[in-house]
Amino acid sequence: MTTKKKGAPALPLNTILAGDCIEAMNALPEASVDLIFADPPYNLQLRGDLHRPDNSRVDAVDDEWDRFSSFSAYDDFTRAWLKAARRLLKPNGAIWVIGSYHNIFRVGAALQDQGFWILNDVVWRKSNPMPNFRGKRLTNAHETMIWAGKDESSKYTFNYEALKALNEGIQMRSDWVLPICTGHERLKDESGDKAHPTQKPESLLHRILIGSTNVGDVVLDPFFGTGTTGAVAKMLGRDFIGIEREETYREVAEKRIAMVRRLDKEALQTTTSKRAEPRVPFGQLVERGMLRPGESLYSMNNRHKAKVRADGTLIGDDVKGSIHQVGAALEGAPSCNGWTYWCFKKDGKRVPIDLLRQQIRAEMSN
Amino acid sequence: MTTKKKGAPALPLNTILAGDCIEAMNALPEASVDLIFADPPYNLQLRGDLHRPDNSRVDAVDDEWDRFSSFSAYDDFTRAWLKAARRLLKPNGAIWVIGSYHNIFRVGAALQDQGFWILNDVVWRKSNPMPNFRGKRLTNAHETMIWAGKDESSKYTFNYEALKALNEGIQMRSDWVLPICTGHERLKDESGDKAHPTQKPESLLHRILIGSTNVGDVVLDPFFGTGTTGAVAKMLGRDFIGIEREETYREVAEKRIAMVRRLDKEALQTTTSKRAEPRVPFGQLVERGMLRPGESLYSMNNRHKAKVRADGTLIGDDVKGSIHQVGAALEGAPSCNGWTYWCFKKDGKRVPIDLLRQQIRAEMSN
DNA sequence: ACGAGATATGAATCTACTA
DNA sequence: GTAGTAGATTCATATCTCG
Repeated sequence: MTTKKKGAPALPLNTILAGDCIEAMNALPEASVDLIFADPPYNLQLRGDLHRPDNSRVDAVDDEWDRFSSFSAYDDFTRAWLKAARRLLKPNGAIWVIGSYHNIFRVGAALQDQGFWILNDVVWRKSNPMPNFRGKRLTNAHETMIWAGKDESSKYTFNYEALKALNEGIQMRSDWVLPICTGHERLKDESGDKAHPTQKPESLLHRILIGSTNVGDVVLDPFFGTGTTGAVAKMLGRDFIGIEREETYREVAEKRIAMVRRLDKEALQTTTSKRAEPRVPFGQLVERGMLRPGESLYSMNNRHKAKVRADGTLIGDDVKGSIHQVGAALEGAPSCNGWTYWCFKKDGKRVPIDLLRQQIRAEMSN
Repeated sequence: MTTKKKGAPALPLNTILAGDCIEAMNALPEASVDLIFADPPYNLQLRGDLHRPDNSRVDAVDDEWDRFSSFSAYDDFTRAWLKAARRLLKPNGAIWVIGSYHNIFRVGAALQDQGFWILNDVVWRKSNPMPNFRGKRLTNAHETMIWAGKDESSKYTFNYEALKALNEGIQMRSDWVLPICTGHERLKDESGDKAHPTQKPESLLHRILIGSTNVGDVVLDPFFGTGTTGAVAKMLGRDFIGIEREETYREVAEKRIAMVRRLDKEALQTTTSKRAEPRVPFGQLVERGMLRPGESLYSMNNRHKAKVRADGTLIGDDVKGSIHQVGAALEGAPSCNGWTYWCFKKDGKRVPIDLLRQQIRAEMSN
């Protein structure tokens, strides 16, 4: 399915593009994607994957030189695909990259050097990692993800309330405990072997997409593999674009995603924040007669009092101004949310004025 | 105390050197140190003030030593001190560096570029991190440590069995859950303010030194601060060399370390024992009358409660099983260390049941 | 003395909109 | 661009205060 968005060139939405991810990305229109999720290769032996600049062959390479040249080649590759990825992002777009200690430090430094602004590094703590059989190191029980905005000023998407709800009402932390991909979720080929060596669990993508995209957003994955990103995106009502070089992976991914059903509207609804709700000027409460000019408001802690004026400002002892300004001044605080700070009296009881705002908002949504 | 080791130039063991760490390191003899632990400035780049929702101001890390003009300046600094550090390491030496997403990717890339060989990246998962007050990102709940050998062929020290014993007989993972440094452990100045903005917990250094040094090893810390590395090294019978620019930090560290007592031979042996600590079934606490059947246990976070049954299992709301199973079920976690999760009440105070196990173990070793 | 409740604080790249 | 202002936002733990 290819969809045309207002005025912009066509985006190959919900398809898997074949070929090299850098070329494929450069063929897409710039500033057209909301989120990029990338699980790049990190095996330094796969030089063919790395677009290594054609170094002259030196026979007697010692280990250190060889190591340096492979890091250097990996850096070239990383910077090339990150540059192409950044071009595709909308100004308020963001990127997630996952990796291990073999490559993540190089990826992180490259992100910073290219102007991406790191928002968090997130640790995927595997609940069932492979043990270190030889007992020579610690069990490698986690992978690292970097979440970064396109630049410092990007107004990135962050569904704080939805993630908080996912975490039983407590703010989501930067360490996520999730099992690795096994059992029925792990895709197999005809001979029963795993179809892809590093298939990521859907739970990981679920949390990423819930937290940093909205329904209808476009999510691009330049190292699509067997399509976990696409499967979760489709389920969650996001559009995806996948890029994958290997035909076998593309085939597995196509079949997999075809089986996925988009959740219905109700299931897709997530907890929203107060910030997303329409603004209500305090003056409207006066205009509508919900509060009378001259009426007294009382502070939450009952220590202060102020009078409502006809223009929607307050006047207290030696202070006048907005509900927020007067609250802050009386408390000697740098700021104050007047809506939750002030109460009015109703039948002798103190009621937060925020209740009146909620009434107005309820009427607006009808 | 300055000690001369066989034939090598004198090392200023168990002292704190003043001045810039690069100069100080270059003045020391090469290949003389077993382990380096470094907690360099993080280059936080903080801007305005931050207030908690209750309007109190967050005491930010705004010290002069954490200000760099650019990533490039920070990289120059990092590469310079890493180069000096690497020169000091014995061929089989290793280094630990701790950082956050602000700097750790640059540190990791520099380590790799200079020929260090990364062994693990270790995540310190803070059990009590500072929340994200504005709800704009994930709680920054961890820091990252990189453990690397001097080079690929280094026969680094790794006390596999000791760490396994510390972890209740299970292979130690790359993610460590430890609380931040607070309470009595947190050093204060005369006016009662924290003596250092970023003091690390001793538990962190304890695990590092147990795992990657032996008794009598030399541990160098080029960013000594208030001397956590020195205090733990002394306690564990390792020699330390500290380097610190700020005189006030040096003074605090001197006093602190003077108060530390080296563990006696026996205690040292236990801590680094080759075999795991003897296993103590929870039921033994009941059999011995240390806990009564019917007695209530309380979770560490005080959110859950369960009753002890005569057979050494617990029963909570709709769950029964071992202390570990019930803890995991109540927390919705894949696993749970019941020994550290559950508390009993003693004289009204909540005491971890692990204390009872320690009592039994102490008796067993007599 | 003891318990309940209040207060304090931690390596933090922590807003969004209008004029 | 900048300045001003509305208004949204916290978890675990240690210590202190007061009855």
